[in-house]
Amino acid sequence: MNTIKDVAREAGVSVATVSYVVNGTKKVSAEVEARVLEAAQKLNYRPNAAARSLRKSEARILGYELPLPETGDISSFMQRFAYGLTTHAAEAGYHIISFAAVGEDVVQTYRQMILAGRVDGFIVAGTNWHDDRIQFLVKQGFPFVSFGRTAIENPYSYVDVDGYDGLQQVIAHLLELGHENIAFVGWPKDSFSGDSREQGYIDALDSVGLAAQAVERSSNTIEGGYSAARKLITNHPEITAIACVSDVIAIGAVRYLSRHGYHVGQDIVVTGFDDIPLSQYVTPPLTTVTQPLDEVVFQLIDVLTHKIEEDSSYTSQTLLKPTLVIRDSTIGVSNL
Amino acid sequence: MNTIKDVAREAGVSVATVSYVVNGTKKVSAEVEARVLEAAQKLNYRPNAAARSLRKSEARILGYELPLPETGDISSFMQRFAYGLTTHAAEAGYHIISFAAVGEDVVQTYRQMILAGRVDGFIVAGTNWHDDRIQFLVKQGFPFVSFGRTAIENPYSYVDVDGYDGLQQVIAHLLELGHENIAFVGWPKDSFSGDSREQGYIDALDSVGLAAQAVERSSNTIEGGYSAARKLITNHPEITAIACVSDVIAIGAVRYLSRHGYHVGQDIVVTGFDDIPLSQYVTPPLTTVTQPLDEVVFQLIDVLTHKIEEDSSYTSQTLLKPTLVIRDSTIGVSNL
DNA sequence: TTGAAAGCGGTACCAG
DNA sequence: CTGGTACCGCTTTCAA
Repeated sequence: MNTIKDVAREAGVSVATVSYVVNGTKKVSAEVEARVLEAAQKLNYRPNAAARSLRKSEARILGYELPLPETGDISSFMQRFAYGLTTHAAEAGYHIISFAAVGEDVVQTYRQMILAGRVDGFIVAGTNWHDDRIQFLVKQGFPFVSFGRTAIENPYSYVDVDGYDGLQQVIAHLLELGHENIAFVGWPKDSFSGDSREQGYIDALDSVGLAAQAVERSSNTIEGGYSAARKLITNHPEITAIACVSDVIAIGAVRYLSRHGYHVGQDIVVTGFDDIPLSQYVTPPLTTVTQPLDEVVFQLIDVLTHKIEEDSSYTSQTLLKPTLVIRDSTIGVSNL
Repeated sequence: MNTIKDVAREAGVSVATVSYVVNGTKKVSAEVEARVLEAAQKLNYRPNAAARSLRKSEARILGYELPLPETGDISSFMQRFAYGLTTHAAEAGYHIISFAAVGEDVVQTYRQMILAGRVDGFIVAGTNWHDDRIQFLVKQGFPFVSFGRTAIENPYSYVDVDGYDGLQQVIAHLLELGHENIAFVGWPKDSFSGDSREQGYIDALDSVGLAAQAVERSSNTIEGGYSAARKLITNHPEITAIACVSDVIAIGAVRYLSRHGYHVGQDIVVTGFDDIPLSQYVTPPLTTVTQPLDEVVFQLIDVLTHKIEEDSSYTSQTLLKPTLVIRDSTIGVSNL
């Protein structure tokens, strides 16, 4: 591994000069520049990251806490999310260090990475209402952006997808199809995104004078959706549509209905949310709502790097609109 | 951010002494040690990672190239893989830097990270027959372990799951159930793991005097499995079992068969490989082969850290046995 | 336009 | 057992 000294010697200049041309930080005569470049090339020179970090007090690394993979997870959204983060970060000149929050004190992991100067900022995903990590980072004044909102008052930067709007779109679609008895399957009451999707459902019905009387809750599993559908059908036989908070739950609901003689898409319709890969392969393919993943990731990195490099007080709150994807589960013509 | 100097001042000792107690590298009197620890605690001290890296020429970071998420990917294996890597790496005192190989020259990314001293080693996944990355790393003599084998001759460390053995188990199970006309759906001929699973199928049949005459190939998609099943049924109406190289393909095959009047698990049986979460939710649940993910990840980190810390010439090649998981797609009783 | 040298925060050798 | 200090590789100020 050649150092800046080797390059300087090879090019017959000082280390300062090499630094200038490598970083483009100072004007250097064309002739000298060429010589340095050639020497650097020849010696396969790359500035040592640690030395540079130490000197400039910047790691050029972003921290990202991997969400705990849920057993039976059928999505792959977070995988694409992580991939998108790394590619966009790379374009901005950053690497991503991923870490897993160990047991007890999640915040402790964040604190140590900050104290060690390991990272210049964090991307925080999987936020919950009163997110400890966000409270901590806000208090520390350490750069971060979250994917998803929380109930925390202090201003901080986030990028989120408007689940409220997503469900408004879903309900508008169902109303247009003539449905009036529309049920909803939500998550347990604890997540910001779950609750705002539900609110979108409630308000959309309310705005046309319909009531949201049939609501079930379920964990984000196929089994959960299955039994939620059972309860709805049993307790509210009048319903003709079930809007679900997620595709996974919707798939469970469709399964229950199909097994019990309903032709989903005709007798009764079902919608999901997320547009997971599987949603187009189930029978019938699922009407759902898709999140602008690439835009989310781009914004996340853009906001964070701006905060780090330009203006540490920069705060940006972005709400992106999701898109309704209509498939056979709401407009099924024939369901074999 | 307090430095070692601050701690030294606070404790009334030299920086050397602080370093000794923080790292436990030299004996220090109990009284001094206590004082230093207290000061460090009080000042919230954490050694600066860059400074330490620079001095010790070690990054305590491992590089991991994220596989490109395939559209329509239904698994989530690689997500759990990445999570497992991070947690095990953390236990060994390493962070994981993930990166995505940009377009043209994949190897270039590896080279630059090495030259910059960013990482102490690599975990290479998604290997192919003549993997450029592995050839490069072997030539460089840079520490790495791969998940998966290749055709490369030079010795290098890997951890892999024995797909050959997995298919032997599958076929043994099918033979036991009385099947004699067993087809196989493989991947296009290019992956080591695909080919060795296929060889397991061939040899298992061969060893009992049966021929492997019905083989189709398909990309790793549901659609691929669907049409592969169609071809098999059309060209080889005598078959009573289809062993697939992956769950995704198996799910496609099951779908074709179910749609065409077959009761999978009774009229005809199907097996997969990987035990993706979805495989237990399809109808009928899939008999498949599960990989010892946690053991894989543990070995990977263990071998790599050993190579980095103890003995750079250490080479270890581990082949782990997968486990057959029997579900209704081979022993279905009722397939409502 | 170029270079000498200080210093980022640690580690570890060597002396006491 | 404790401490002074050189040095890891780079950036950047200041002077020439």
